[in-house]
Amino acid sequence: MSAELLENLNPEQSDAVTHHDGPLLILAGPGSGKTRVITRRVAWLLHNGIHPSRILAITFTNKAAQEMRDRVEALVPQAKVHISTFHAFGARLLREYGSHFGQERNFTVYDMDDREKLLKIAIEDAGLAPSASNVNSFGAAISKAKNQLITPELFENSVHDYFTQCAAKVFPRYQKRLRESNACDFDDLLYVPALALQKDKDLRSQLDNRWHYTLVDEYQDTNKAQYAIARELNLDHPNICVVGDPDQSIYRFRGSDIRNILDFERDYPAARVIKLGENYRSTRNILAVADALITHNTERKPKPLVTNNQEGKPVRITLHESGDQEAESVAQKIADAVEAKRWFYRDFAVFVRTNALTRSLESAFIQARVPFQIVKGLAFFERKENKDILAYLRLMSNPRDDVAYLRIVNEPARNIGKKTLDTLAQFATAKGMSLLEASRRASLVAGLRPGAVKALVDFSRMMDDLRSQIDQPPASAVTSVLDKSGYRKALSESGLSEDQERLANIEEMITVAAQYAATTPEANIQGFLENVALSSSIDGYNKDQDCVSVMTLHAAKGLEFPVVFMVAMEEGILPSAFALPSGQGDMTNSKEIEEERRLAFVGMTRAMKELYLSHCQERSFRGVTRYALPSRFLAELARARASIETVDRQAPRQRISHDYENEPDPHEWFGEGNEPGTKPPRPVSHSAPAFPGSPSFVKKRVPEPIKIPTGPSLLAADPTHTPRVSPPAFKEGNTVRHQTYGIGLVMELSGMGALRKIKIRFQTAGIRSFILDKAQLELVVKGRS
DNA sequence: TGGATAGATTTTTTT
DNA sequence: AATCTATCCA
Repeated sequence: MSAELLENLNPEQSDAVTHHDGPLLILAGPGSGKTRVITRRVAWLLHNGIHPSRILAITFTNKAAQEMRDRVEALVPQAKVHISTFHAFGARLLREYGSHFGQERNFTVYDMDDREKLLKIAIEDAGLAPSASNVNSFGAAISKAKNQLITPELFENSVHDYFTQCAAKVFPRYQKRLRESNACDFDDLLYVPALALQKDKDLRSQLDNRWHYTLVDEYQDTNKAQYAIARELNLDHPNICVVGDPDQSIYRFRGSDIRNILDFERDYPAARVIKLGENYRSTRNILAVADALITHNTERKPKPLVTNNQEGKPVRITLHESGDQEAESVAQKIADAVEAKRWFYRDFAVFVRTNALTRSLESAFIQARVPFQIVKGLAFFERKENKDILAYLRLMSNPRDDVAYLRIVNEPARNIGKKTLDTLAQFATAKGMSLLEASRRASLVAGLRPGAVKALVDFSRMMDDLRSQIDQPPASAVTSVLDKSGYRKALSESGLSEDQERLANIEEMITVAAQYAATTPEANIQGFLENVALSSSIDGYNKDQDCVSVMTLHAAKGLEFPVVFMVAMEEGILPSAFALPSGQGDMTNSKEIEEERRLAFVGMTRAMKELYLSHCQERSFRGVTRYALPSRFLAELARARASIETVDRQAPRQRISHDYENEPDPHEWFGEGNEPGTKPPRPVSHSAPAFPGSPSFVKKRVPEPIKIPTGPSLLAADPTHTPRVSPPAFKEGNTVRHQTYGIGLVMELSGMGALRKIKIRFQTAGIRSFILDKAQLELVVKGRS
């Protein structure tokens, strides 16, 4: 039986799987079979008589946790090992043991949105004025502090400038508001249990004794709070096995500290260290390139990448003219390869540094008819209607959740306006009540209109009624909310097709809730809410669908694909402008650059057979086009030049027109200039140096479009322009065709003149809005007028 | 109170 | 370029 567990393992992997007691550090390079080793190790422990309830396995994402659960289950059926993310584990500790330190069991997990709302209130509590930027920076400072287990008191002691002084005022007030709302933000899920474990010795030893074997994956990405939790649970039974790769540490911005893995041997002197060096994933060429890159990191123990794999194709570096062409080229290449039956769509992945870069890829794929999925946060739960319904569920499960209350108290409209709520909030704060509790006693609040009192009391009665059904399954709870809140009524009566769609989305959520209940033993509303709150972007990734995957480099961690494209390898993008000396980062710039380099390394080492890196001459961002310099990382690959081929896909240079700046090409703003030879020539020599020079963008010298009178007669009188038919007057309800997104329905028109906007719901691409003058739209069917 | 419009804002990455 | 937000008006 146990021989099966050691099948297809090399000696090091086998050692790691069968290591018995004591701390174990597994340094696992990319593609070295790390996941296989962890799952086999869990199975091996079970086979050696360790009770499943004694084993705790921590992964980085829910997806990884689910995969590991499935794999362990396949090896050892019925094994009930606790496998979860750090955050889910923290939430579980809080629910089970929170009463030891005053945390209620039914707390709500606040997402970024909720956090922001509560933070605004806390900033006001501190006598400051919330603004978009300070909410952000206070939020970041507080989050950073909690990740490092810095309490408000400690924070206060380290105040060193005006900003931290203000943050020190906001921090305790924010925590107080969280506790009053019986809520935890993401950071609290680690911070609160970590502090509790450090403070409460009895609790600590009780929990240490509960899990005798701990496994932590992606250990290089743990922050101080996560480190502390792992540490405190492994003092009496130090059978802790951590797996990671310092070269793949990419979450510094979230407080992760690479020292946790580098210092493991210091923290656990008895530690055994096993290195999994052989790479089974990538070709020799891909590894040569990845190795050439990562060697440039200085704060690193040298670690060669070795493989017995074939040499494979050279890694290709392509220079394109523009971001759009780059995207088109990627789409075309994929379409061709699938056409030639060399690969399936699902074999391809495109990695980007920032989510914004997915836009041009999206339209290129649509035009090339290449099926794709953008692996992003679950947009489904971000929809307003779904967030509203979730807020009802939250208020049902936690009546003190003021953020949820504020979200839905007037949704659907109940004539409860801002003034009423301000008065109510004042009362609630003074009495130390939740808003829902205060609503119940609205008649005691001075200064409320009788109508307002009634509306508030009615709302609180409705919520009390819903709360009495807190034990029903999540799916039927959604239905109850829909009916009792009047939400369904409001949507179905509105007559807008948009609202029908909303209703359909909520129906979809009933399905999601039912699915959750079907796969979870002790399903309840609270668990459903937690599941939603802690779901991550990669959880939406579906590897069974035959389509190209587009995702950020961060989301790519832990995955592998036969063919990988990494686009926009440009200074300011990868490495990000934030990591550059001129950027906004702190003084530790080289640390930031090193992390960007690791990010590039993670991307490259996802590739099994083919790797394509590209950058372009110019890139449009937020409506401005600039020259882009090739990423310094491309230059750093020089050592592996034998494994690289470079391609220049720019159009042949045009002759320089002496005064093109004063004679802008009319095609520029009529959007017809796609035929070769009609583009204005670009300045050649005095612009971008060929390879990394100054790490900043050079502004492109694009002729400023001259304002042209838009009257038809004037246009016709101008001999350089063909008369232009005035754009069709679109109306709401029209069916239109967009050049990229295809057929859609006009939902809304707004604004005037050049800025007139149109909002369209597409059959496939969802709802989007455009500037009417710029979008290329064609009327297909006139709707009813 | 909501709707429309003009004006400001985008700050990498995410549990 | 597109989206979010503050402000004005019906």
